[in-house]
Amino acid sequence: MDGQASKPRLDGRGSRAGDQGLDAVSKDDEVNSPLFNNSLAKGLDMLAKFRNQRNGLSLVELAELTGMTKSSAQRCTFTLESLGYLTKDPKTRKYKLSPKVLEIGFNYIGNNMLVDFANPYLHNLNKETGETVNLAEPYGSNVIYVSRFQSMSHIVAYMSVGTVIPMHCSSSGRAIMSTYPREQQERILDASHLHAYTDKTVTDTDTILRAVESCRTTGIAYTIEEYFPDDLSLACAIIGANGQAIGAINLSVPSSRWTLDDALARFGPQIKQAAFAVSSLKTL
Amino acid sequence: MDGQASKPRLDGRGSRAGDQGLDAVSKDDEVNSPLFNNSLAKGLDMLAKFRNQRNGLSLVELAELTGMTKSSAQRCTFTLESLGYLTKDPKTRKYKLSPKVLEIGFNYIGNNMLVDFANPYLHNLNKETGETVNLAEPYGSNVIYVSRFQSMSHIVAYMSVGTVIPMHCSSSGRAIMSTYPREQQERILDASHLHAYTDKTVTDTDTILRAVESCRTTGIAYTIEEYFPDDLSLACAIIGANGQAIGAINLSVPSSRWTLDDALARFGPQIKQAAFAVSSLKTL
DNA sequence: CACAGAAGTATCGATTATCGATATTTAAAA
DNA sequence: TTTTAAATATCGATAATCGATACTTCTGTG
Repeated sequence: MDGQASKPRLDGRGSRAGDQGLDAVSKDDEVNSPLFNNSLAKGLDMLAKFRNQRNGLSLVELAELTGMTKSSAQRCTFTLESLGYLTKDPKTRKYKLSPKVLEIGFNYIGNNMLVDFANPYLHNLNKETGETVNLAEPYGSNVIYVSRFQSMSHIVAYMSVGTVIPMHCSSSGRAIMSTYPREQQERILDASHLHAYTDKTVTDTDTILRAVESCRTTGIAYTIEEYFPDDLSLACAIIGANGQAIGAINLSVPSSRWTLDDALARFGPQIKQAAFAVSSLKTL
Repeated sequence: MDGQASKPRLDGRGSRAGDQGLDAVSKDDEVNSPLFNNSLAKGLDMLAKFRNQRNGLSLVELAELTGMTKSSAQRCTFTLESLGYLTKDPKTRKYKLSPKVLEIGFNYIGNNMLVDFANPYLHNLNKETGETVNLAEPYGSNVIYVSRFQSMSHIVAYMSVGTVIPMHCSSSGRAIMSTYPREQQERILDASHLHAYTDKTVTDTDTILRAVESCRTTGIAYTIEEYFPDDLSLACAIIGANGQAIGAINLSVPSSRWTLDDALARFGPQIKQAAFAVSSLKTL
């Protein structure tokens, strides 16, 4: 008959922009399935809208951000506050996330075999080198940090587990990409915004692909001040059962104190050794 | 007319057990409000059910855990998977949390002024002492860790930001409680399970209250192997605008290597100094 | 290898819970 | 105080969620 999915869908959900280049595949069919629960999607979307909103969000702001009607937003905030995921400042009536959201997030880490298995190796690497060591997992066209052991002397950035960074400008991301087939590497870069976070960020696709390719032979990927200033980062992929990366270990030093060659010579073998050890966990 | 809220409510939501003694206040009226969105609550409840479920959960298991019908659970998993919060193992068809939940959870930390402000002081304390330092916030009758700087030499437990520990058996919790009026202290202990996590856990209400009281005078609360084995922990409250704690800083050392008195003498003043400095952030 | 049983998936009409509009109240700004 | 905007409460319509059930796929057992 009509055959067209031309339903107006003015209910706000559906665009889901700002997803940072994740889900490259269109999921429009899924949201139109009779199984898809819109109310749930709206509530989660609302929670996600609190990213970088230090001062909290008012009801109308939330309605605008999510594209809901004020009524819908009202029901959403009421429910989320009842459940303890949001708190409302009684004076300003602005909503903020409550610690309860952390608990949900933490369940991911608490259930994560890779984190469990890798932690002793990360700790050891941190102890031997005295430098900051991270464990990251692939997350769409980004990496997400799931474990972290900081250097005591110099800290380049106060960044928490859960932080998301694009693959293309992170050493871990490049190390992970290096285990993917070329076509997938290109798809990742296409889905990325290739934003220049610093004046050293490489945004040229070919240059990035060459860097990734070189990691294939050396085993170590690196970035120099491409995301955090004064940060020189080396990474090595953790290989899963299918031969592709399930994560990466990276080590960061201040670029003001280290040259790339010195850092590679000093830390490269140790990072590789740790990543190799963790790669033996083939439970994927 | 009938006036009775005697609706059967067999849809599963409503008990919300396992909430670890949080929300002591009954919220039954809220869930019966016409504003309350049950679908949203069910979906979040499902996400919460993944706590300590390393192997993932099948559809029927989720239906049982949440008390939903299989149909409801099916719609829920479908929606959560479409949105990227769950992944389904194509082989076992069990669902697991995906890293996306982390992102929601850690927006809380990213927006947290206290974490931002405290981090340099925590880092400094970690650097000067070489020991593990944490920042915790009150969370119902528990504390939740929101920032962490680990010792490089000895790590008592691989515990991540987001971890929740009962107030009654954590040094941070006792330090926080010490700033509350007696009545509230008792309410917290009543809401707690007073479970003995180790053979040293104090489960006697009066003993705990006395420990809390002594912190009021000394400024430092402590626990010795009451939650983690081989852990001696000292904590000092961070005071907010209203005079009550908005968090606590704690420092952990192996109890096998330190006596309480030595640790208090060595670290007590430094912890207090850090907590005092952070307390100057009176934005609550 | 075939069978049985259980879990996963798809479909469907009934009805209830969600919907947007709007009225009312409260707070902030002029 | 007056004005304006945001927050909260209310309500009938109806579309989206509901549970049941049929169907399919997987798993393990004899």
